[in-house]
Amino acid sequence: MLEERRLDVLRAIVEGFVLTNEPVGSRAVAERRQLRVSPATVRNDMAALEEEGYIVQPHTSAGRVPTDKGYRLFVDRLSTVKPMSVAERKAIETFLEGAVDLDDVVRRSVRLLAQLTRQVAVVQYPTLSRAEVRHVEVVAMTATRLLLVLITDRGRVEQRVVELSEPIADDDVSDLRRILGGALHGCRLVDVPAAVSELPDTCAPHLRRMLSGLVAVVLEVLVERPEERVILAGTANLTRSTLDFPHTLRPVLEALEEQVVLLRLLGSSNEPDTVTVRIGAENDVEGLQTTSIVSADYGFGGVGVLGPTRMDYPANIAAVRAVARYVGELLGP
Amino acid sequence: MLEERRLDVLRAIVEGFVLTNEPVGSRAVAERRQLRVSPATVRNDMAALEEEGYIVQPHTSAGRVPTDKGYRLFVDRLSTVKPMSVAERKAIETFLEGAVDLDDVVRRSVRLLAQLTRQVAVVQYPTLSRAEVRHVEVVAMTATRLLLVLITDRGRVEQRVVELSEPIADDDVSDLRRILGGALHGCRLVDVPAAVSELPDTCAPHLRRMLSGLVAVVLEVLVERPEERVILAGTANLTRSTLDFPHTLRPVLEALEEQVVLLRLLGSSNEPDTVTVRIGAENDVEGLQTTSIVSADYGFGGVGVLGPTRMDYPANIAAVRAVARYVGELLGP
DNA sequence: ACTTGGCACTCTGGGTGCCGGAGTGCCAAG
DNA sequence: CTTGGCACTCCGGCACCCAGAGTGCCAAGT
Repeated sequence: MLEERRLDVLRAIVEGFVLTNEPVGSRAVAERRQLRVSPATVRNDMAALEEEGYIVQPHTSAGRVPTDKGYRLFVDRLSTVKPMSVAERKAIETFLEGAVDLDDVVRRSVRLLAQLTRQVAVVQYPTLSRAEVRHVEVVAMTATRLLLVLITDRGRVEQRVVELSEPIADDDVSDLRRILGGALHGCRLVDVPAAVSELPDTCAPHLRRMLSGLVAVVLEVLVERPEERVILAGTANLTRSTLDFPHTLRPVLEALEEQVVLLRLLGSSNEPDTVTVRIGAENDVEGLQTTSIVSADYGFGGVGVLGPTRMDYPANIAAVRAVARYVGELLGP
Repeated sequence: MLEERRLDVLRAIVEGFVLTNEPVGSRAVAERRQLRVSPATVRNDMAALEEEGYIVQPHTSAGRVPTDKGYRLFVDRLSTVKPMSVAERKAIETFLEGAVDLDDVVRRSVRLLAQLTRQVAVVQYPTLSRAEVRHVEVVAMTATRLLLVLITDRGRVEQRVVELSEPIADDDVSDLRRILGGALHGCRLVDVPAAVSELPDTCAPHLRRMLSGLVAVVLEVLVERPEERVILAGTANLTRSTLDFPHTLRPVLEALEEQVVLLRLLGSSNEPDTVTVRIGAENDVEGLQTTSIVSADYGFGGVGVLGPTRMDYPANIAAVRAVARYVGELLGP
C-alpha cells in the first residue's frame, strides 16, 4: 500500500507544512526535485493518503495538512534525526557547565532547551529513588518544632517541619540527630524503610514518641511523597504563531500549571537515551490534544519540550536527546 | 476643576468598562441612578475629562475608555476597597492552614491568590535579610567537594556546593563544621559578615585555605546573592479575555519568565499593610506597560497580582491585602 | 451660568455581492 | 500508471451599503 513515492509525498507535505504553516498543494509537492512527477500524479497519491487518514484538507480546494497519524508515520519512518552542529553542542556544554548547584543545573537546562527548540521546555528535578542519604540533620526551631533536613548524594536537600506535642530539650535533639544519622547515613533510599522502622523500639524510652514522629516524617518525605518537581520555561513560545492555537491557548496554559500532568508526561519516557514522541490526541491529557511532546530520560528524571503538533520533530528530538545526555552526565557522578 | 459630578462620571466609566470591556457611552453613564442628569450633560463632563487626559475614545463616535491616568485617579480617590466576604476569609484561612512547610505555604498562597482574583499571581519567597541563622551544616560529598547548608529560623534552607582544590579529611570536615557553626549560630543575617570575616585568621593553619573558601561561599549565599525567588500561578488567566491582549500577550509572558523583573515589581512594595498599585505605563518594565500590578508586602517578601489595566481594582486590592496578611501571620512566629 | 433636547455628523461593524486564485477531482489520452 | 486538460469549488480580499451608536455643538430653557 505505502509505496515509496507516496511516503515521499507525505514527507514533503509534513516538511512543507511545518515550514510555512499553510496547507500544501500538489504543485508545491511536485516541485520538490526528487519527485520527478507531475502535480496530477501527486494528487492521486494525496487522495490515497487522505483515504488512509494521513492527511486532510481544511476545505475543498485547499492544500493538505498532516493529521496526527500522518505526523506519527513521519516521525516513525520518514525522518532522520538532525545531528546537532558542533557550535550547538559547544553552546550546550558551556551553557550548562557554569552551574553552581543542583537548582542551577535544572534551571539552566530548562532555559537552554527552550531556547534551542523555541518551544516550551520542561525539566524534572532528579528523582530521589536511586539516591543515597548523605546526611541527616535535626534542628530545633522552637521548643516544640523541629526541622528535619535530609541531604542526598546528588546534592538534593529535602526539608520538613515536624511539630511536637511536647517541648524537647537540646540534649535530646542531639540524641535524635545521632540516632537518625547513624541509621541513615549512606543508606540507599530504597533501604530506608527497613533501616528506620525498628528505631523507636531500641532507643531510650523518653525519646520514643518523638523519634517515631520523626521516623514517620522521614518515610513520608522520602518514600510516600516522592515529591517530584518540574520547572518549565519558554511558555512565551506558545504565542509564536498565533495560528497554531487559535483559541486553544487557554487549556494548554492551564494544563502546564498542573505539575502532576507534566510529571505524567515526562514520566513515561522510560529508558535513558530513548526519545519519546507523543503527538496530538495521543496525549490523553485534557487540553494538550493539539500539542506534541518530545521527551527523554536523563537517568534520574525526564526532560522534554511541548509545542504545536506542527513542529520540527527532527530538530526537537535531537535537542531533547542532547540536553538529556548532558544533564545526565552532569548529575551522574 | 474636578467637581463632584465629574468624578462620578469617571467612576461610572471605569466601573462600566471593567464590567463590560466595551467603551462606555454617555447614555449608559447617565442611566446610573445617582446621576440625575441627562446624557447631554454627561457629554460635557466627558469632554472635560478627555481634555484633562482621564479618558479617551478609541475613535470618533465610540464611547469612552479610561486612560492610565483615569485608572490612577479612580484608585486613589474614587474606589472603596471591597471588604472580603466572611466566606472568602474563611476560605483563605482553611486553604492556607493546611500547609506543611515553607514551600507549601508559598505554593498554596500563590494558587489561592490566582483563584481569588482570576489574575496572574506572584508570591516571593521570604527574604533572608531579617532572618537568623539557626544551623550550619558542612557535609562531604566527595573528598574534594563539600556541601554547605544553612538553615534559617523561618525554615528556609540554603545549600551550595563548594569545590576544594585539595582533598579533605573527615576530621577536618567536622572541625570546619564546628568552627562555622559556633560563629554563626543564632547570628542575625546582617551580622554575618562581621562574624565570619576574621575566622580564617584564628583557626588552625592547615584549615585556613578551606575555611576561607567556605567563608566566601557563606557570604555569597547570604549576602551578595540574596537569591530571592518568586513563583507564579494563573498565567492562563491572561487569556481570559482575548480582547485585553490582542497581540501583546507575548511580551507579557516573556516578562513573567524573568525572575528579576518580578522581584523588582514586588520589591518596591515597601511597608507591610500598604498595597501598591502600578498602572500601565507606570511600570517601566518592557512588555508590562499594558498591565497593572497590585502588590503588598507580608513582612519578609511581597505578593501581588498582575492583569490587564482593565481590572477590578477594589476587589484585587482587597484580595492581595488579605492574602498578604495571612501569609505574614503564618510565617511570622 | 448650567442643563437640556435636538440635530447633523462620523465612525464602526456586519452583511452582501463580486471576482481572482489556488487547488482539487475526474477523464481521456499517452 | 502517468499526464495534461478542464470544469468545479471554495477561500480571501475588496467594494459597497446600511443601521446603529455616540459624539459635538447650538440654541433654548431654567
